[in-house]
Amino acid sequence: MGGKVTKERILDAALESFATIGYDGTSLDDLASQLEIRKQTILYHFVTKRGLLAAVVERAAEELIAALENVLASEINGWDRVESLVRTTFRLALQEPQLLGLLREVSRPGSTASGRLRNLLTPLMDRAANWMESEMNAGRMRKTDSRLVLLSAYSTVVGLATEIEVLRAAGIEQALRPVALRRRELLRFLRASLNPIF
Amino acid sequence: MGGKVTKERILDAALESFATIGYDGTSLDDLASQLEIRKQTILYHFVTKRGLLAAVVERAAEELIAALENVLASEINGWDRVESLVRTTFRLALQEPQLLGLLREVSRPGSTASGRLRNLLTPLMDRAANWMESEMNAGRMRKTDSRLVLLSAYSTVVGLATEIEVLRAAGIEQALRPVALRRRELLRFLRASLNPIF
DNA sequence: CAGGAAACTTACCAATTGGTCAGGAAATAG
DNA sequence: CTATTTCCTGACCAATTGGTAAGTTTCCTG
Repeated sequence: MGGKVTKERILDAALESFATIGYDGTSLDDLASQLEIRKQTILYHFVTKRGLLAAVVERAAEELIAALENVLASEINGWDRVESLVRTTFRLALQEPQLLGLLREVSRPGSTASGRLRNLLTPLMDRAANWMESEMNAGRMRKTDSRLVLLSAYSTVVGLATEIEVLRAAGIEQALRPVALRRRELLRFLRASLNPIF
Repeated sequence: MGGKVTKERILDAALESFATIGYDGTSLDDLASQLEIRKQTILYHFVTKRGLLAAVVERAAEELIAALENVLASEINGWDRVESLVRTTFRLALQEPQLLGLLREVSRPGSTASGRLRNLLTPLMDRAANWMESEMNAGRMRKTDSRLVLLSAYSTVVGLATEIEVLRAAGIEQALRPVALRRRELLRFLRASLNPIF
């Protein structure tokens, strides 16, 4: 059970915990005993609690970026590319709802890692905005405030976390349909904002 | 500075704090010193920290319910009533974003007061669902799962909290336009779900 | 196999946490 | 004016918090 395994297990448990009961609600002692490990092991790997959060955020962002990168590397272009990105994001969100929970926890202004998150997402946003604007200039997209559209899309995705939890709290296990609905809404919104024809 | 004033001041500060840095992130000592009061005063009025949260939630729910009650008491009916309710909710949300922040904080499954919130909102939801179903039976609304539609609307509103914060974090002060956009989307969604003609 | 680094733990700590208890002002009732 | 209730505070506390220092064990490498 040696080597990198422990570090990864800690990250998994921390992600889960941060996403559900929050950063402040998570105690290192609880986390450790839950993993049948001593708290010092956690601190050995991540130095501080903030360090742990940073690492969790980093890994989550990497996963998200890797998934998106897949699409960005493909030959898909124009509106299909937007749609493909949205679908990929939603698929990931459903597969790993903790990612959303973490995102929500961390995009809170008072959050310990909100700055870190911004550093990770800003380049992604910049890239997306640049691409959109070049599409606009080429006449393949309607001219609008690309940042605003992106932020709207972003907050829709983060809002998913809330939605899934609300549905679950209301006893609706199968959150698939509402989520699919929301995706359709987002796509419609994007189409309306971006499609030069429609 | 005696009497009920202190209690109200505590509730105000607590709402603000819970909504921004969360329940766990709020310490009674900090809250007290911020109000230039001793922590014991808080505990005198609300007995425990949970009690304080419960009181904050209760007051916020009362405010929301009062605003909605205004519409419900009016003569407006059918689709107009739905639209009026949505507009009232959004207006309140913009006037007092802390209410949204609290809602979001508290609808988290691990939250200390999620049960309390459910107790407060369930009757409201039941009433709305009953009304919708009677409208459906009368043929004035299309037949769908009323609960699902309501929950979807609910999570849209809660998601507003995230959206406003994200926009603010991105340096977009004037969140009015995106919020209006979201309201339009919600109304369109509701119309599509409920209107028997469309 | 020796030795050092990496991984993990035991022991300990200062600070903060929510909360108790008893007492002092201040308003209110008799 | 006295008695009592309401409101607020100072002193104190056990438990938990994140974190430090100093080992011990495990593992890899020369």
